[in-house]
Amino acid sequence: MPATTRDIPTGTPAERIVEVASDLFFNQGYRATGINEVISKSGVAKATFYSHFKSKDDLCCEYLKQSRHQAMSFIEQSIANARTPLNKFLAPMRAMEEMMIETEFRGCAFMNIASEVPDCCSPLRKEGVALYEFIDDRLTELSKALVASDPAKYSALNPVQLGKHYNVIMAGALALSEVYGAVWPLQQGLKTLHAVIGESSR
Amino acid sequence: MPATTRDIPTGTPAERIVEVASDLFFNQGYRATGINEVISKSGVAKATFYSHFKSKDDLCCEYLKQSRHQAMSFIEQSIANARTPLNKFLAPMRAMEEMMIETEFRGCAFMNIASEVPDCCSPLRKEGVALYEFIDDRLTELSKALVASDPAKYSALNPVQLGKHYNVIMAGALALSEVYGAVWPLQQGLKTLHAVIGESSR
DNA sequence: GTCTATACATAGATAGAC
DNA sequence: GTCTATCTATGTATAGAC
Repeated sequence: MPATTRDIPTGTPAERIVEVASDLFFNQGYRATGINEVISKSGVAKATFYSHFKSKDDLCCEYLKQSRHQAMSFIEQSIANARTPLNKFLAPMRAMEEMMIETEFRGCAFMNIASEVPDCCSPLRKEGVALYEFIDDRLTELSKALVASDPAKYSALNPVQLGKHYNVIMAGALALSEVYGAVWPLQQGLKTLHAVIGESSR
Repeated sequence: MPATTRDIPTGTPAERIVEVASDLFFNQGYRATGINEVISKSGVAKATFYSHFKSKDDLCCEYLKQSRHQAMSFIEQSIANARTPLNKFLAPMRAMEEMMIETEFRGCAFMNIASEVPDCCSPLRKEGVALYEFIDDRLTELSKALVASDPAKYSALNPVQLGKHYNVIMAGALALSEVYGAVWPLQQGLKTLHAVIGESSR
């Protein structure tokens, strides 16, 4: 029986390092993870690591950059998989629910980094801001499409405001889900979202 | 000119330790703060510290316990200072806005700890759950009082659901405020709250 | 690229003299 | 309670031989 691809370190040393670091930084926390652990689990030599990354912070930046792009793709995919304007609107929130279960309620990588790195000016904080600006834009687009799909029904809604409401609600659901270590805040957030657009369960 | 009380270490050694640790754990982060720094800034000897607390985690539990009680008092005070049911309802959210500015956007101590301590079973995580359960209860009471104050106006609202919407919205505003290092998410959260209760700026 | 060795600082925690 | 000294582990990062 041949070894599966999972047993063989994939890609270049740099890719393996980022892959391992992403897992550890996200699941254990950034400061709780020593660079030695990243190095040994990547199967690279210490000098090799420092030839690719000039510091632990540098590696963390790469981790966050890749995580942001994955998060954006994840959101886009969830929207693409939905059909009606209402379902597309609800898609990101619904997708978060599944993701939180898979990631065992570790919440948002960028909120977590903000907790560990108080300095707002740190490069480690910039990816988080960039992601949430993307989310804000995308949710606003979804809100506009939703309102436009049935102007009479949603006449009371301001699409731009709705997008911002959505952003706050999703962030709150994620944060509470992490605090409680439970999925119900995501389901609650979905109800809150319904309430804002004037659907049932208000 | 006599020394102010601020220049003199106040209270017992144990009180000073917790006071210093609370500042450092909250503002720098828990893992980023070494126990040696806590000890030296408390003006106590190392052996004295370990005679009062059996470990750093033990000290952190005390910090979180006291922070929870302070948070609960802070919320109660904000409510007590407001007069009408609507203003009492909005009071906690408004108070958070001021607090975030004062704490320089370090967000919620319990969300931050959840980021740093992934293990949901850790004693360090219990105070956060306890606080948010208190908040959930309190916001539900405020919601009931609001609806009862004008049943006709708020006939569409389910008070219990409204309390839970509120919790999600406030958590989201806090979390985003920390990520952005800005106050506007709290103001946005207030708008979202207004939208949910059917007031203007929806 | 690999390996080992090593610097140097700091972590959390303890022991013993006073 | 105080003080200093120390233990052991781990942290990040670098150097040099292969």
